[in-house]
Amino acid sequence: MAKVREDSKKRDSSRFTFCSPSARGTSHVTLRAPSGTAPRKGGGGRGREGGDGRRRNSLTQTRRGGGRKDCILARLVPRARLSMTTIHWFRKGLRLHDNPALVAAIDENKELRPVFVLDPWFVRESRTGVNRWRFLAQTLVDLDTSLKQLGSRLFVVRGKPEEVFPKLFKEWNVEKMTWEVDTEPYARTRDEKIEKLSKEHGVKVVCKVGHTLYDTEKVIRTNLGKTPLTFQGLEGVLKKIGLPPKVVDRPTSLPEGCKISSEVASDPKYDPPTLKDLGVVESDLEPCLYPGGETEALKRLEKYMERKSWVRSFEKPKTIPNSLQPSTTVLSPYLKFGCLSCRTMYYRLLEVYGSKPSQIAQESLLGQLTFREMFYTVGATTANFDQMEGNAICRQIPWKRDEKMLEAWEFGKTGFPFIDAIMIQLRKEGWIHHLARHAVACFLTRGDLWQPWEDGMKVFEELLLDADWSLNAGNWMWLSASAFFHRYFRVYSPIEFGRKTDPHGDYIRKYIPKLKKFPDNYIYEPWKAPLSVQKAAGCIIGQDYPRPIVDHQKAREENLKRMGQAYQAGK
DNA sequence: TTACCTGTTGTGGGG
DNA sequence: CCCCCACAACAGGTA
Repeated sequence: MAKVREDSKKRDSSRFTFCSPSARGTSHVTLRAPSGTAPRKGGGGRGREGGDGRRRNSLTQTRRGGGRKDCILARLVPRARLSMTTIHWFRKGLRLHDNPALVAAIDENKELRPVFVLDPWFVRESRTGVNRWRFLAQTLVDLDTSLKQLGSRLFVVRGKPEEVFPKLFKEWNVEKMTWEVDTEPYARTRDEKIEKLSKEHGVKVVCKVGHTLYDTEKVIRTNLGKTPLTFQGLEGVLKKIGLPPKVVDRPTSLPEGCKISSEVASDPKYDPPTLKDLGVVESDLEPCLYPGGETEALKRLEKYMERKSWVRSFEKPKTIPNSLQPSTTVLSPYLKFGCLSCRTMYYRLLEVYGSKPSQIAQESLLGQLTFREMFYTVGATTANFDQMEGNAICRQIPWKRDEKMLEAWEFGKTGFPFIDAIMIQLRKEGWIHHLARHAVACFLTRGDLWQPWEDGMKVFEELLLDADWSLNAGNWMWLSASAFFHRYFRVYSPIEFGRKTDPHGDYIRKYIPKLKKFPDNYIYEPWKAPLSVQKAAGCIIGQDYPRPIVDHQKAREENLKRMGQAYQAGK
């Protein structure tokens, strides 16, 4: 049976672990355009017919300023040159299933051109590590393949969106453009610019909500303009709204008018980027555990949904952070890029549960989706959400930035094997369990190192495959007891927390082979091992593996005091 | 005003 | 495996 909430309490929902891109910082890769990929000037290449005379006139009018002469001229121009195009702009939402904006772009009288823009901003300003670049590259290839099966393709273009699109509007004779709503700050500014440019070019824009279960603006309106800051608060609002919109069918074929010529379909200038194009040095990559793409996402979803009793009894807090194989679904990277629709997952879960959402516990997989929704909703309506300063919901805490502390944490050199193993797994594999994120986030901030949560967030942003801006910032505030969560005296022990679920330290031995030979009773605190034991293990602490960067008990106590003071000051 | 309840996921000890 | 408690005590909502 589905895990039903105890008693009459109505709770349900969830979120997927932490992260997404934001401003500042440096990327570790540079973008190189493949040779010969500069956008072709002038409208060549489109020999197909389409559209009707009336449409042509109105478009020509709008675009050229509406002069009467233009109308007459338009009638004289051969039809073929004036066939209309619709652009669907892929950003997130890198999928064909449940993609309302893509479906809105399908019009039998217009050629469909699905576009992905390799925006130099993302390359330079977003903190995207090699694992996530690889995931994106794989995702784009998968998307292109799926589109080709429909008689279309993915058009990957390089450049700033505000420079790319005006060129494409002219070159492709674009009449309409669709995209999925993105609530992140950079995306909003970008999309406003493109919407304005579209108007100037007479291009109609259609935006659809698809990355979140609900329209975040509608959620806020329903809550009378207030941003829900608790799970229960959000749940109450969602209950008023009802179920999220039904999933939209995946297009299984395209009308003839939407298809592109084989010449265009095989033009290499629009091909998805290779890893080299993205500046990724292949030798820097570890084996790929979570391949990107919609195909993989749906396969993974089904693999887990088949395990019905597992799904029904799933309780996030009871899953294991340090198992050798993931104890949760690892669907988060697919949700982040929109390879998997959260609504598809939502309704698939309801099928498996066989009960109403209100009967499903908040620790369930469905609950994780509601937490995701909460962070998206709050992130969409809170100024400076990804920083402490100027962030109205974030407690002001006098963190003390120390580069050495941050670096030790970031590269798994704190001397606490449990913490270091997690950070090493993160760097290598791009994914760590949600509770492992808790342990290292608490350790970096209020627990031990007293470093600003923003610094930790940026590291996650680079290294996580599922780095999702709203979730990352929200969870870092949560774990640092800066917002959402306030019981700061609950501190994860960097020693005991891991020991509960992995008493032999197999996880540590896997990711820190140097410590492999330590006996079980010292594996979580090897500095306590007598020198003879260290020698026997072939690993001298302070030489082959770092001494603990802080005394956990002392640091914890001191930080508790500081938290108390910060909370007092905030009143 | 005060008391109480609830809030996804602490630790360490005990039964 | 489960639950309970003390630890020392947060915010925000409700009665």
